[in-house]
Amino acid sequence: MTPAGRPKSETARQAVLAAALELVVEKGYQALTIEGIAERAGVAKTTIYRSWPGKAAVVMDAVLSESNPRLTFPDTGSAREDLRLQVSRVVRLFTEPSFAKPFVGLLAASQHDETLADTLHEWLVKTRRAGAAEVLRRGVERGELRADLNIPIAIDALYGALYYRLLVSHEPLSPQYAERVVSEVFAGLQASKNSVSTGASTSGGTT
Amino acid sequence: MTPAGRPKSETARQAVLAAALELVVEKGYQALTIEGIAERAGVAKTTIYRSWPGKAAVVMDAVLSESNPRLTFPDTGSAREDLRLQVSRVVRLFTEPSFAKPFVGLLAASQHDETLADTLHEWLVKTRRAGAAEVLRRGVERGELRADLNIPIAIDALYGALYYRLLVSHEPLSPQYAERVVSEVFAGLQASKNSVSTGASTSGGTT
Amino acid sequence: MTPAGRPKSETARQAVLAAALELVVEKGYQALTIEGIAERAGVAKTTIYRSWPGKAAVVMDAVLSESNPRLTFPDTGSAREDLRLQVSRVVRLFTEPSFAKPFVGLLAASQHDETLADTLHEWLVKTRRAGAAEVLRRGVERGELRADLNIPIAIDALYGALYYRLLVSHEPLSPQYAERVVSEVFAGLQASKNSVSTGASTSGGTT
Amino acid sequence: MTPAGRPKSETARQAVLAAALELVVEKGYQALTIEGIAERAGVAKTTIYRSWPGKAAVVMDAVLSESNPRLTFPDTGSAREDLRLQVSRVVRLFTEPSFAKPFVGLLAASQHDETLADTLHEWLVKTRRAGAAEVLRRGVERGELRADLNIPIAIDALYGALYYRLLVSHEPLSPQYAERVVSEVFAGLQASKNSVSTGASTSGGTT
DNA sequence: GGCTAACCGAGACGGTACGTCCTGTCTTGAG
DNA sequence: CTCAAGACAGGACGTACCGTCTCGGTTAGCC
Repeated sequence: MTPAGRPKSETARQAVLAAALELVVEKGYQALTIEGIAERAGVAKTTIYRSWPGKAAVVMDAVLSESNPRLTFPDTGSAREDLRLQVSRVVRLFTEPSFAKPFVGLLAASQHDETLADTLHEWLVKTRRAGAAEVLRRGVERGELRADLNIPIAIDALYGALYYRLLVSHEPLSPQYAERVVSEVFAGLQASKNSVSTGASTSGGTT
Repeated sequence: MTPAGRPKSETARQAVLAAALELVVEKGYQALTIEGIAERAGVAKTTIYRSWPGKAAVVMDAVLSESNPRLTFPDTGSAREDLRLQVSRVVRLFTEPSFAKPFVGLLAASQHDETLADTLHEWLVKTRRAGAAEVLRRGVERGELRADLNIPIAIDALYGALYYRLLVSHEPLSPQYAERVVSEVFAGLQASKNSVSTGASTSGGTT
Repeated sequence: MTPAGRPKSETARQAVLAAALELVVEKGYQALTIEGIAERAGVAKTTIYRSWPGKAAVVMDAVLSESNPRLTFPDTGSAREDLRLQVSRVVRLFTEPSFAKPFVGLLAASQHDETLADTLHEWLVKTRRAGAAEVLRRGVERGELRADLNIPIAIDALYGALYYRLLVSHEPLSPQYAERVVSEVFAGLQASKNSVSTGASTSGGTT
Repeated sequence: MTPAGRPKSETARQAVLAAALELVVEKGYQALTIEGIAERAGVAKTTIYRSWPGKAAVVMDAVLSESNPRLTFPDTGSAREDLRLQVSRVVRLFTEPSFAKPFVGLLAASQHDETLADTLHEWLVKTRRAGAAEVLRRGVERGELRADLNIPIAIDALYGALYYRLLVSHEPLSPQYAERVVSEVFAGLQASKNSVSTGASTSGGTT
């Protein structure tokens, strides 16, 4: 009843994922090729196609197995501190080429591959948004954050700033930038008597 | 000294740009092909390569000549109103397939094409950021906005939210969304006695 | 000393041969595939490779077990009648798709596979040539045929005509054709009454 | 009105045909590969596919341009002599590897490729049969050959013997063989009062 | 009003990678 | 030790586009 048959080689799997990551970092996602991965991994092309439908799936697999455990949310009792920590972690990840290069490649590819977009969203976006939403909810409950806060939009603004730098302006991300984004979004734009400066630096370096 | 000879055909140029736009909308940027454009436009491949270095340049050219005039910044005397208007315009543009499809394609392509990234930034990002910065600067001067506002980061948050929806979460953009983003970013996150309700609804539909 | 283990499955063998024959007739020898046979026979590829070195061997096996008994030589007392009967049988065999298709495929394959050519010759050509030679020898002994007949060459001419139709001209074979070939080869080309065998002079000794 | 466009490169064509012939002779028709030809010829695979539908067509083209002019029929006034000369030429051609190897390969391939079979027949069989038929017809007119000769079958027997050796028995062909085939077919099998035995041995070497 | 040079369409060229198919070998687990 | 199942390395397939390169045939614009 059981299908039996030779089991897929874990060795081959590892070799493929490692080769894919190496090549993305070396040459970029666009220049990545199934044939290139196969050669580098010392594996037949067919072996790759047997396990993954295309290079996007390979890279996805490679990225997920390396990065997913690193983005848990803290719970320090302060929403602001929680966000600061989490945003810092994301920035750190976006800063490492071994994550950023494949990730940006996948985001680019997902613009014309709905399946990839869905998978990417499911694995790399959704859970983090849920974590952030939970942090904000706790903040509202504690009275730390505005009661009428539109949480999804707040998250869009916070994370949107990071993605904007990563994908659109290509300006460098830094730990300081993480701090400042949280500060500014916390404070809002409008002048307000009691809107005590939260200690965020006034110095407007964009980094 | 004078070159004599036949000038480039404006007819051909128009046909190429039109064909490129049509095809991007129909099939997507990724599926766009120089050969496809040539065929649709009734033009030789050579003619395209003579005027543009690749499909990115063609699409860029096509998009710019259609969209650039539509994004001037208003000056109503109220920073909030100015932003609201401008963000609405961007959202409207992002909503039209004839702009969004090629634009997203170009952004995706720019992730592995630095030249394209630079050009894109120069033409489609820089001037709008300058306009937004000017609006915020006026708001600060008028005392309407926080004096210690970090303007570039505020812009990242505002526009980042829009790009985030466009490129990452792929949730639909709408005029209402534009309003809410401006509201939330204006108000900031933290609870504050004087943080006068900006009138933004608490009901946080994400649309 | 006892072999132990499980004996080869006769069931599997039959299934493979049957499947091979079916597929050759349906799709042709060239389109025949070990994988195809395995699937049709409900058998693993390994099982086939364990018993045969390749598709040629399988088809050979299948063909031999069906056709070999059908080509015995008669001995009616008349060489002409013996040949006529035997040639008719060969024609009939060449006319049945279930023999002709695999046979022609094997002949084609044997052009680039010496082992196959040898086996094929051994099993499907040699014994029939021996039979034909015997018939002719008897005819010569009886005085029914020319005393200086070059038997191998006579056989080449007789059977060559059949193979020529089968492999080269692809004109249809028929019982009538069999009769006529025998008639013509018997009669020779030259006008008969005064026909001094002029050819005998050219054929010197054995080469 | 004329399509213009860059004309096909005669250089490339020659290189492809030469490479194909070389490789057939070296490795055999079966082992011939479009990729192999492309590499040997220093040409892109696509260039080959642009001009020929497959390796059969390439080899065909190569063989025809080399061998066709060599097989004209003589007219000496004697049918027997004409046939002897022509059969000798065919034997000589079948003996040269640079013709025999590709030719046999094509014949093998034509067993499962009707288009190829037709083309092959058209170019390499039909005209020679026509020539032979003409020779025989003249012989009949002159009274040199039997009046009731079945010409197509006589040709089948004559040429069939050659093809039989080439494709089936794989026994070597030789000029002497050509002579003997003509002799035997001329003489016929049956004993005849006037068919004086010249004393030549009946045991013909099979060579 | 004729020259003439650059432009045009067409399409062949050397390449690269695609995703598929089949080869013959191997590795399992069940019988 | 055999079997069904199926993964493995490898090789070739025929296709789609790439960007470059000839070709004739057509237009301008200046003589």
